[in-house]
Order: sequence, then structure tokens, then C-alpha cells
Amino acid sequence: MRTWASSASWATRTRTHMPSGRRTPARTATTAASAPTPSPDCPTRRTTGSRRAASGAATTALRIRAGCSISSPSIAESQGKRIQEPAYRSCGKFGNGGKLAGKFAAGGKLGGKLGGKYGGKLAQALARRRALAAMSHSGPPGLAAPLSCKSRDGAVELQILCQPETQHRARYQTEGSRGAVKDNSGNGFPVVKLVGYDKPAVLQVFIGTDTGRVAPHMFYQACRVSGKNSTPCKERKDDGTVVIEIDLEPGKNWQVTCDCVGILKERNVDVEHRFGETLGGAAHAARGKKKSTRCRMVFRTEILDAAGQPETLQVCSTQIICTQPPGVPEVCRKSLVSCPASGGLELYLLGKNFLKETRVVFRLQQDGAKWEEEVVPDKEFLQQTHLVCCVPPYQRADIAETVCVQLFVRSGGKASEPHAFYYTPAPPAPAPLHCTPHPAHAHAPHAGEERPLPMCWGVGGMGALMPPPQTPTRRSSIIVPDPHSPLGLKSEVADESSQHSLLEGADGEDKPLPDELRIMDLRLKSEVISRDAQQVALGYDMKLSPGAPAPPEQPSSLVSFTQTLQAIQNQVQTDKMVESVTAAIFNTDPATQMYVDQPILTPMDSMRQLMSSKAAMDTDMKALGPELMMADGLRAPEPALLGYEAGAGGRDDGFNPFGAMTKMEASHIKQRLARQSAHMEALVEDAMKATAAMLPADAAKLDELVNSRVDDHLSGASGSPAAAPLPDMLLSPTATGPCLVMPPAGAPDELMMMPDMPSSVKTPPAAVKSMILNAAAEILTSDSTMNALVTSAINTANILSTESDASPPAEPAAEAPLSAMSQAVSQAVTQAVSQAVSHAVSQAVSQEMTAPVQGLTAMSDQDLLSYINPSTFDQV
DNA sequence: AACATCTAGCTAAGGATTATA
DNA sequence: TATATAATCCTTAGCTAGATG
Repeated sequence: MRTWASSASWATRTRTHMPSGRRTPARTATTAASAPTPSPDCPTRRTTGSRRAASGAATTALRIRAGCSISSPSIAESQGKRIQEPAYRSCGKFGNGGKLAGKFAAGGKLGGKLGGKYGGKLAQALARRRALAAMSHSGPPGLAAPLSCKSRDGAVELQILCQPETQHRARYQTEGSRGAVKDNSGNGFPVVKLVGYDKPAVLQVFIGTDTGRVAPHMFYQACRVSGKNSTPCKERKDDGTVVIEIDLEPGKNWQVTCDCVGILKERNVDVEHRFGETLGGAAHAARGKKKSTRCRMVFRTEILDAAGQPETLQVCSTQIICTQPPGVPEVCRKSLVSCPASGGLELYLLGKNFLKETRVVFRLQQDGAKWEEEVVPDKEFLQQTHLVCCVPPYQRADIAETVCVQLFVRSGGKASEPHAFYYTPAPPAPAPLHCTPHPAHAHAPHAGEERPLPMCWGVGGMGALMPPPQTPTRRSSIIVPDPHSPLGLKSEVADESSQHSLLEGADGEDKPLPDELRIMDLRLKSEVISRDAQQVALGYDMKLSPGAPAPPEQPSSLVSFTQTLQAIQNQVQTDKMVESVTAAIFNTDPATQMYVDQPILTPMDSMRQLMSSKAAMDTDMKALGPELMMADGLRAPEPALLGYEAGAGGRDDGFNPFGAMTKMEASHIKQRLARQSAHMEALVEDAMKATAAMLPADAAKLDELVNSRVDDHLSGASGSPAAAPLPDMLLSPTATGPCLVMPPAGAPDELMMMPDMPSSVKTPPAAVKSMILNAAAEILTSDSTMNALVTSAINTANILSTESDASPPAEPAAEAPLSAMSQAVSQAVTQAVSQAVSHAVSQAVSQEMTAPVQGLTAMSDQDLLSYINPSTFDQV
């Protein structure tokens, strides 16, 4: 067996034998003796461990270290009296005193450890007193005594050749080893050298306060880190402070590499508890103070001068931050992938580890030329997982071609992976209707430039939807169509590709966009928008299609509730659309059965089971998950495979997600969907009623919602092997094929088309309906696979539709027949919608069973804002 | 006996989550 | 109540020693 390993981290070793929860580090007798004194009174842990440690302390109490005058019998005898004298104890007259050490450990440490921030004046006074006492006593000075790094005659000096790293995450006793403190390069370890001395000596290392006079740190201790090749060392306790001792050998030129010293964090509660016994009110007062999480390594050694008199040299390292370092910032989604060179649009980023000082960086590195712009996020919307900032103008506003730059986030000295971001030439027409100007720019449009219109929040049957309350000028930005995309399409960049593609093309040259970047998003077709005004009026596109320019009315504070309700209704109508499509696809009607491939029936069966048993449904869904996943091959169908519905009038008439379908198929769907309309209306009404008790704004829910989305995205909750942009074509029929899904009023009652559905679900209460709608929308908006499929399909359709244009498609046109294309598209949509709706129903039933209805009624304004427009964010 | 491969256990992290101030 | 920080929990890459063929 390895001796190095067996003597190493006891915490890790014992941890594996501990039950979960607060583990008790059951140290071995040998290690306990050298471990930091635990709190015998700690009520929460270290029960046996502390007892062992106490007994271990008893054994070490009599240990005599070099240079320590503990051997004096008189001292030992008078221990009981003198131990309560901090100054005396701090002078290193003796170590822990057996039982007394346990009981009065705090007093022993007090003088030495209160020298830092913690304890304030009390600690400083004690430290001064201790230092004076130290100087007045013979023998080696205490750990808090002020010492020089040079000998009195100046001949000998203790030097730090290599400083420790600035941050080293200390470990808790319940944790495994976190290794030795590295050097500031991160590759080696601190190096200390004794210069001008010719006799063997011992280097002592302990953890001291971070500022001011050197004194043992209250909350941090040195701990021995034993590696196979680490420098041999000893660990002992001096007055409650762990001191690591390493030999300074002539053979190593009196130089020591401190590769065996780690930092251990003592729990605040333990420390305070100890001090509480002896300090009483002072400890209580100190408890409220901010505790330092920094420390310094203190090196000292004892030498003999020319006269044979002992002298202690001491040197202190730079500060070490002992907390867990913040994680690397990560951008998961962004609301824009491109922006006119003039900048000014509002950019939302979803991600992780956004700290307060986070900056969004736009950078171009190309052929030596470098441009970089750092943007400070909106303080108001800077959270750990999301932020809002303003896209800065590009270095030149008169670019003729799209420029790809890197977009990343700097936070905590670290940078996220770069994402591709495209600056496009200034659009000849006014800014796209769906662009969101940043407030800083919104009020100062360029001369001759129309002020960007606010995003249309939906123009449903209830009339134009007003922007969300209290955020009059801050609207969700929508991905800007990129007229300079190779296909003349907006490039919806999946994060997956943006990270990698950009890295590959980091030179910043205006190369043709990678294939992944050609995935376009139908919702961004501005040309569609203008033609879809009528469909917009139906209220299906409150998220994405501005449609007829809504009057840029500045919302007052009075309109909030009404606006919110309207926003909700639009969302519900969008959801309605989802359900319509779903119902059409899931319908057992032979006319639509053609769209249902084999995987579809299975989830439907599962859904029925779910209605009667939540548990059963969960199981089924888990089992069905793989089936519902799309093969990668489906994700990016051959571009040229997809036809485009000529009946829609070609590309200019808007994008049709079902463009690959035959007209007959489309007609069937239309009819089917039309019959759903009445039910949809009923659902909307129910959902609206559910919002009647709308709660006051709760900003925290925005975070929650955003977090959940990020989590979904990160965890791949959709079960998709590859993430993709949002399925807005389904949620925004006006941008994709409104004629298909326009539900006329007065349709028959065929909701969900689930013949065997239990009655309770067949006619669910409003709350359940609302939940289903919400969940469906949620899933659909986060179902990256479905979106990738659909988006790719539509992209392909556009490729075909634009083949007549001057720009040829980058991908060679495939020779596959149109039917194959049609099937690919319909299968993709079918699968995705199937999964989404199944899951939605599952969620709704689960919620109904386990929790009160939350849904729309409990959403804050910001919640709603985010909810209503989830497609603001791109996806991986 | 020497060598290659496999396996188990461990360290040294890093990150996430939960508890607490 | 919201936020920041502390404390704990979980996971993993890489390394090493021992077992095995």
C-alpha cells in the first residue's frame, strides 16, 4: 500500500464511509493528533471526531517543539492558572494543554487570532498586549509577535523566492484535500529560502491574517498535504494554531519548496462558539462583523546568531483569497446574433456566472487589426444568470458586408467562450419593426432615421397589445434579419455553432457563413412581417411579428394590468396555435394521419395513461424519451429537399413551415385547425379568467423563469442531442404560414383529439388548460431539437425558393424527391410537437396533482415579459 | 521474472446546491 | 425578504498501486 496516500487526506478517506448529510470526519488517532482542534461543543458534527481530537490534543499537549520552553516544569504546573492569560499563551510557552486545551482553546487562540479584522479593537488590543508580553518573556516569540525577516546583524535573511497564488480555495474539514497552495504561476509551489545561514534550521509555516500585523488567522489553518513527492514535513499545533515544519537543509541550499501546505477553513460557527465561551459579549459583537476570507502564509525560522543567541526570522506572503473562485462565465443564449453596424439594440444574454463587474465584449481580430468594445450591462438587469446590454456600434458604420465579430462575457477575470455576432450594413429601410432599441439609443435616433418602432406585443382580437408595464422602452429584442446573409436570410445562430464556428473562423474574415449559421429563423423575416399584418391582427404573433406598425405609444403606469392581460391573451393565443397544430397532427383523422409517423402514437398512448396516473406517465415519458429524440440526421435535412409552397405566392408571401406539404395536406390541416378554433377560444377565456387574480409583480420570478430556461437548456431537458433555435414558426404562425393555422371562430369541439381521454382531462378546468398551454409553449420554445429540425427545414425551403436568385445555395442541391422532403419536414414537426404536448400534459397533470396552479396568474410583469417572448433568446 | 493491461482507490480539484448571515 | 456568503455535497480527470494474465 502507498504510504503517501494512507497518510493523506483523512477527510476524503473517511468521507466515503460516512452517511450522507453532515459527515463526521472520523479521524484516525494519529491524524487527529495533528489535526486542527475541533470544537468539542459543536452541536452539529464532529461528535466522535471531536472527542478523538480532544484526546489527541491531550497527547500533543506535552509535545515539546524546538525552541519552545514548554519543558519547564514550573510552567506545566502552573498551567491551570496561567492558561487564561492570552499574552502568556501566545508567547508559545506551551501548546494545547490537554483537557484545558479543549475547553480553553479559544482563549489560547484568542490572543493570536484576533489580530485580524475579526474582533476589531479587542483583537488589536490583545495582540498588542500579547506582543509586549512576548518581548518581555524569554524564549521564542509567539506566533503573533512582530518579527523581522532579517537577523539583527543583517547577515541572515528569510526570503520568499516564490509567492503563493493569489487564490487558493481552502478546504473544510468535511471536504477532501484541495491540494497544497500553489505559487503565483500556478505550476509550482511557494519557495522560501534562508539566506546567509550555515546551519540546519526548521522552517515553520502557518496561516496568518490578511492585513496588518502578522498573527494567526482566526478562521484558517495550515494543513499538511501529503503527496508522493511532496516535501516531508511535520504538523504540530502551537497555541491552537497549526504550524507546518519543514527542514531547511544545507543540501537544498536552505531552500524549501512548500508543496505540502494547504489551507483549512474552520467553520465560523465553531470559531465563534469557541470564542463565545471566553469572550462572551465581545464574541457576540464580533460575530456580526464581516469575516475576512483572505489570509497570508507566514514563514518563520529560528536561527542562532554569532553569539549563539536564538533569533526568530519571519516573513509573510502576499494575500491569498481562500474562497471558492467564481465559475467561468458562460453565455448560453443571446437575443441577437446580428445587429446593424450602428448598434444600439438591446441584447439579452442568458448564461451563468455573471458577476457584478461583468462586461460584454465585442471583439474583432482580423489580420492584425483589432477592434474591441466593452459594454457595461444594465445594472438593473444584471443577474447571475442573465443580463441586458446595448450592442455597441461597430467601428465603422458604413460597412458594405456583414462582419463577424466575437461576442463574449468577461467576469471575475475570466471570459466566456466567444460567440459569433454579426454586424450588418445599415438597412436601407427603417430598422426592422421587431428590433429593440436600447433605451440609451431609443431616444436619439439618427437624423433621417425613423425611430425604431417598439415591438408589437401582439394584436389579438382584443386589439393592439400594449408593451408590458413599467418597461416602456425596454423591449425584448428580436433577432435581426440579416439581409447580407448568403441567402438573404436572417441567420439564426445556434450557440453550439457560434462557439465553435467562431473559433474556427476566429480570424474574423468575412468568410461565407458556416452551414450551421445558415439556419434561419422564420420569425425574423421582415418582409414576411409586412405582409402578415392581417394575420398579426389575429393575434398569433405577439412575440415576433410586429405586423402593422403598432402605434409606438408610450405606456403609462396605468395600463399595466390591462396590458398584461392582453399580453397573456396573446400568449395564450400563441399557445392556442400550438395546440391547434398539435391537434391537427395528432388527430386520428385519416386525412391527417399521414403526418403521424410511428413514434407519434406511442406518446399519445402514454398521455392517456398519464391522465390517470402521474407516476405512470412519468415512467412512460422516460421510457419514451429516446424514441422521441430526433436523429441527428434529421436535424439538418438536405437543404434542397424541401419544397416551398408555391401557392403561398413564393417567398415573398412569407414562410410556410409546411411548405413542403402538398396543398392537399395543407388543406387538411387548415380544416382541422379551423375546427379547433372554438375550443381555443374557450381555452383563452379560461386562461384569462385564471389571470383575474393576478398577483403583484414579483421580480424574482423572472430569475426563476430564466433560470429554469437556462437549466432546461443546459440539462438538455428536451432530450435533444443537439440544441437549436426556438420553434417560433409554430408559435408565430404569422411569420411562417399564417394561412395554415388561422383558426376561424366557431369551430367544433375537438380539442386535443384524444378519444380515450378521461373526462376530467377531456374538459379540463381552466387552470389545467392554462397549465397545459403554458407547458406546451414552454417546451416548444425550449425544444431545441424540434426547432432545429423545423428551422432547418424551413431554411431549406428558402434555399429552394431562392434558388432563382443570384446567390446560389452553398450546399449542393439534393436530388431527393419532393415527397421525401415533405415527409422529413412533417415528421420533424410531428415528432417535436408530439413530444412537447405529451410533456406538457404530463407537466400539467403533475402540477395539478402536486401543487396549486401557478401559471399565468402568479407571474409578475417581468415574468410575463420573459414568458411572452421566450424566443427572444437563441439557443444552443 | 518481466511486462502489459485492467481495476480500484485516491487526490485534487471544479461546480452546484443548500444553509446561514 | 432578498442577497451574499458560507458550508456542504457531488462529480470527475488524472494518477498510482495492486492484481492479473
